[in-house]
Amino acid sequence: MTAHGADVQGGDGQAEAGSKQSAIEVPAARERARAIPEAAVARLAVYLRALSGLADQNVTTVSSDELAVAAGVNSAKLRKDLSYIGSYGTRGVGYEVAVLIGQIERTLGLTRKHSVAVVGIGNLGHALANYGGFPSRGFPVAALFDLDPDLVGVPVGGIPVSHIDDIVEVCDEREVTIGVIATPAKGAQEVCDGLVAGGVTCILNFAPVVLQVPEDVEVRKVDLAVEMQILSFHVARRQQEAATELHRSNVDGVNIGPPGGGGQMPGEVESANRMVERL
Amino acid sequence: MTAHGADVQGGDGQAEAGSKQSAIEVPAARERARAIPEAAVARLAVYLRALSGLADQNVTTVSSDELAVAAGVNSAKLRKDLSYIGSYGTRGVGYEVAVLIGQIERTLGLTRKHSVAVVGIGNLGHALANYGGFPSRGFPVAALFDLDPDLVGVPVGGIPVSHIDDIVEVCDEREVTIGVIATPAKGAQEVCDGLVAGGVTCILNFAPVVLQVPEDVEVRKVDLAVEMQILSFHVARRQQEAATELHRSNVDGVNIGPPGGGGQMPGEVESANRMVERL
DNA sequence: TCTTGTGAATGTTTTCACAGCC
DNA sequence: GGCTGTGAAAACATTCACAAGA
Repeated sequence: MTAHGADVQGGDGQAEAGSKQSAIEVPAARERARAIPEAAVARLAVYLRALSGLADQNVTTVSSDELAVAAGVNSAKLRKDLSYIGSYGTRGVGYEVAVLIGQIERTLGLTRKHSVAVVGIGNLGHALANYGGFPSRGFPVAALFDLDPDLVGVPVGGIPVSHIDDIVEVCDEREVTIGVIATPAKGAQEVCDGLVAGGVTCILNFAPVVLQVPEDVEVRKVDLAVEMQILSFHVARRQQEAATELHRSNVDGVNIGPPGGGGQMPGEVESANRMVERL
Repeated sequence: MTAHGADVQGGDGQAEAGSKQSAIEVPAARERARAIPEAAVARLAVYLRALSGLADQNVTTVSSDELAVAAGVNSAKLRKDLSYIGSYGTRGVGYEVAVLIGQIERTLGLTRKHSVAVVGIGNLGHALANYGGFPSRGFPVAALFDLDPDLVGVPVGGIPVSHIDDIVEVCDEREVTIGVIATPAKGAQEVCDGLVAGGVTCILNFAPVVLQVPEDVEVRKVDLAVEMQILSFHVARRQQEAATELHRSNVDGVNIGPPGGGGQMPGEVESANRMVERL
């Protein structure tokens, strides 16, 4: 989740909360925004996409049940999430798609453009710079940066690449709000510092490092290796469960054992360490 | 994760939990694995990376405080997370780096190889297929798929691209455990079905759709648009807070407003938008 | 009758704080 | 003295279940 986020959450994985509560009574307006749980924010974005899909099909009204199915959550959760942003439904009927889209966009701050800078124009950077869904939703790519002089000036996805040494001034000039770090781990912290110096307050980090930032800068992290390892964990868990199940069956005297060679655990710590060496 | 898993993102962001508890008494072995919270699993992967870094610098021992700093979490959380996998520290001293690496790898199932298939060899697919940190950590890329006949047979990152029509048999043959979907939203569900039919039980989905899968298949989602929108939300929240702060100052009669052009806070939404304009 | 919106209940995760051990 | 491991408390998130309103 995320550095902050991230989850993160989530998520989620991600979603490290961690903001301090002011001692005084919270004013209503501030309270409203602060009160939306991080996890709910992430889902609002998902609902928004589902709603856009419905709007494209000229659906004008949707019930919490229908929308919940489209978004892959249960309807109680969906209603609770929507309740954080206000009461825009009609009892007995459902929600007006257009209204809900408008309100979610407002809540997520999508009524304003957020200029994006992508740093590190390697494979991933290219992919991001060319990513269509990016600018289409109010996130215009305003700058690209790389270290490689051969790349500087070359347009990628329509924007010429700038040299990373100019990151502070270019970000400042073009009013970049969101920086996307797609560099190797090595240079990521330095890049991050440059972005922050250039006035960027939100960072999406694809580099496998924990970034150090001032507390008013928001970082979200997307980490391939972590995602893969989480999946790996679930494979392992399932296997272990199956093995336990099997074992119990055997103990119970009911032999449903494997026809061919058994699912064995390979040898312990050494193999693990060898793997690390390689990375 | 979020996911999940979540979530990170959170967490997650991600990290939808949702597994049912079996009614019977849990056998110890099964219990051990099930008992690790999803959020903790994601962090274990982060600790592992930090530990690998330490190992590379020939550090042999680390305290929970040091490791926590390296991983960007607080030390109580780290100790709690480690306690889920067992007691491998020494009071008054800390943890042996090598031991911890071994235990985390074992827990995450990294002592076994997990063959990966990447589907959709566009910009992102290319990036993934070439991603070095991928195979290096026990996740060899075993297959690539695309729809485009011009791409079929072309090697990308050393592996020739197969046609997507062959996805079921190729996945089966090469014993793919993890499928990575890097296609447009359009074909993603179909691809997913193919992977599942080919015996894949873990999916990392980059396509902006909610995938429908049997309950024994684990899906994690990485969603650019959602991440960007979460960041956007935080920009909006900060601005709103700043506006509220300013408003309160004015109401309190303490004028700390901007020197040029009044820092006024006229009614609600409009003013918020104007302010947004300025930032 | 149908569906929203929401308190209350439940479940999960984080944080605290300190006993136990080196 | 220092640091781990962990119960217990607090914070956070999800689910239930139903009153209120169209």
